[in-house]
Amino acid sequence: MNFPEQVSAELRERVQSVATKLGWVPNGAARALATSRSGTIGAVFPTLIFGDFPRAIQALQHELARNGYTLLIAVSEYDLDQELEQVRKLLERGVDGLVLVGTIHHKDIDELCKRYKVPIVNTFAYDLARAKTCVGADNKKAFYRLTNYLADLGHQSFGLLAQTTLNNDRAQGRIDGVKLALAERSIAIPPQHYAEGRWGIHEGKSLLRRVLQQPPYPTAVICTNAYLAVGALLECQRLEIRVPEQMSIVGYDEIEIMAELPITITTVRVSGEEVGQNSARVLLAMLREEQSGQPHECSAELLIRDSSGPPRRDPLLL
Amino acid sequence: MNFPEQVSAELRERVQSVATKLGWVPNGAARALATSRSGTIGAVFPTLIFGDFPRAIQALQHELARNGYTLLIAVSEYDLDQELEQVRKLLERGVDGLVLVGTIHHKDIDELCKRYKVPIVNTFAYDLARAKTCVGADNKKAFYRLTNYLADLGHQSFGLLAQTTLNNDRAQGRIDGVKLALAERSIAIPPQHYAEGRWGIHEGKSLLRRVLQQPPYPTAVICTNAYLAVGALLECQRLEIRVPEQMSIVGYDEIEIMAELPITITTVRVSGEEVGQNSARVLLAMLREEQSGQPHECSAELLIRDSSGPPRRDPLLL
DNA sequence: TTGTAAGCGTTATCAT
DNA sequence: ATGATAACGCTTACAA
Repeated sequence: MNFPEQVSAELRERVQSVATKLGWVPNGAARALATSRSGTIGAVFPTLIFGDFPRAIQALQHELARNGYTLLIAVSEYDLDQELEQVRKLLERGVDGLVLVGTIHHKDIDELCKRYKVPIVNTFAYDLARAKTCVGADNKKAFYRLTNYLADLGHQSFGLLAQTTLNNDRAQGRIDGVKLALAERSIAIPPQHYAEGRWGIHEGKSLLRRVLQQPPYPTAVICTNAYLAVGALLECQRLEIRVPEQMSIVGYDEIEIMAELPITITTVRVSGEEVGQNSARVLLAMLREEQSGQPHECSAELLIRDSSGPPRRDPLLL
Repeated sequence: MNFPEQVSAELRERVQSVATKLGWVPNGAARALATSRSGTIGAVFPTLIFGDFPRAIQALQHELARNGYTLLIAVSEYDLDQELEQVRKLLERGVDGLVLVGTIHHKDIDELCKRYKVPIVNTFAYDLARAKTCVGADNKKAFYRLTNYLADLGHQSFGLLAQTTLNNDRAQGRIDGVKLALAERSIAIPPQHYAEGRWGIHEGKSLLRRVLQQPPYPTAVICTNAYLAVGALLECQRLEIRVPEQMSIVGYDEIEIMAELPITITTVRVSGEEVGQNSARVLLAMLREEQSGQPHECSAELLIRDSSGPPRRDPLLL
């Protein structure tokens, strides 16, 4: 059945017909036992609900399926211990490779995977100092560039709305990028212009209110993800702050609504498809060639839209 | 290792310590071969990107993991043949159960699963006429009620923005529900007030423009999903149509933005978590009790918000 | 080109 | 309570 071309046409026919008559189908478990390869890849994501994870999973699954692999999914809920636990279970299931998000993991994971000889690819980050094999955008670099874009427009006073960095090296990298760019221009973000919270549009609204408690107000507000940016923009609309004249707002990642609101939102696009597809490719290469995979840096494209522009001279009054 | 309590404490200790010293770990493939149960559940979703699928997957995965099962994910891209192909591959992998979306599938699937004795649960639909075991909301009933709500407000002229019903019995059920409710009141939707298209906010905008090509205009526009409703609302805003005074807009499913726009959008909430969790429970019950599963109807809650209200007397002029 | 047998790591059934 | 042994269905190496 596996190498039909190595056999006479007559026998091939005979075998095939009997097989279908008997309703024979290969047994994956037996094959896995005999070959010690399961044809499955495990992936652990912090969540499936926010971010570009679903898109990446879909591309990952598609590319794996094209190569005869099946995808096992687990969720860590942004918890390193849960991630370890899920990895352990996936390894017991016999996955041939692992896809993880970010570069910081429980310390036991490396050792475990070494023992099982299971290759790992780190995704949604590109930080060669932290991980050899990663596929994603360089979060820090992306925010460094995003911040410079705003500073070059003339902004001097910045607000930063950040999602929690707990067990999230991607989010931390973004903040680092902002601070690096500002430090080079001797600008600091005062504490009252920095607000950290959870996810979501609603949270973006309340974080924006936090940085507007008292003047002087920032002229540019950088959000570490798309939902916060949407929330910040909607809250400006409610407070009748004109965007971008009185305040520029930028985000990260693209979600459809950003391009569809009356004021479209400047953001950085990193293709989830690209991350997913290349994660699969890098992993498959590692499986074939048994060597450490080549990292892949995904492009982070700055999409300049309505919500950002040069600051006004006259200050915002609330 | 499997029944440590059946063994003397001393031996248990001895075995455990040797096992860890040797770095022993169970081998899933061997176990699957011996028991002919893999501890995996397969799920095939039409897409991971739109709809409440990611949320349901997360809940499904969580509930399965709690019971020692791992989730295998596949995507059908709204294509019955691809769905069959994915099911076939999952069965070869030895899944113990299957989660599918909707009630209409390729005809071979039933037969295949019967042969493998693999139970199936149909999700995101509740239509006992079509499938014995389903977990979800009754799409038709939900739209029947949604339409009656609008009609009871006094609306007589309806527009319907629908996502494509190609291989999508859920979307078809929604349309059927609207038509049923209107038929009972001897109202028909004229062709120019019916627009069918693909997914997405952008599509919602263009579909709305389609039903506004010439008067008389509908006073209420029903959208078969959340993204279309958001698009329709934003387009009204752009066209300076006052919502709900000049036009009511309602959707289906809840996405965060609906409650955060300046005009919040009336919709029907079906909890993706509920669907996912109960799919897992029903499937696990079938695996335990080897009998056909009890269907579970998920509640569809009408969330009345800003975007719907009674129609105005004076007609909309564009 | 075709047939044969050992072995993959468990579980389950049987003796002890 | 503990130990030995035959499956489970496939792959692979080797013999015919």
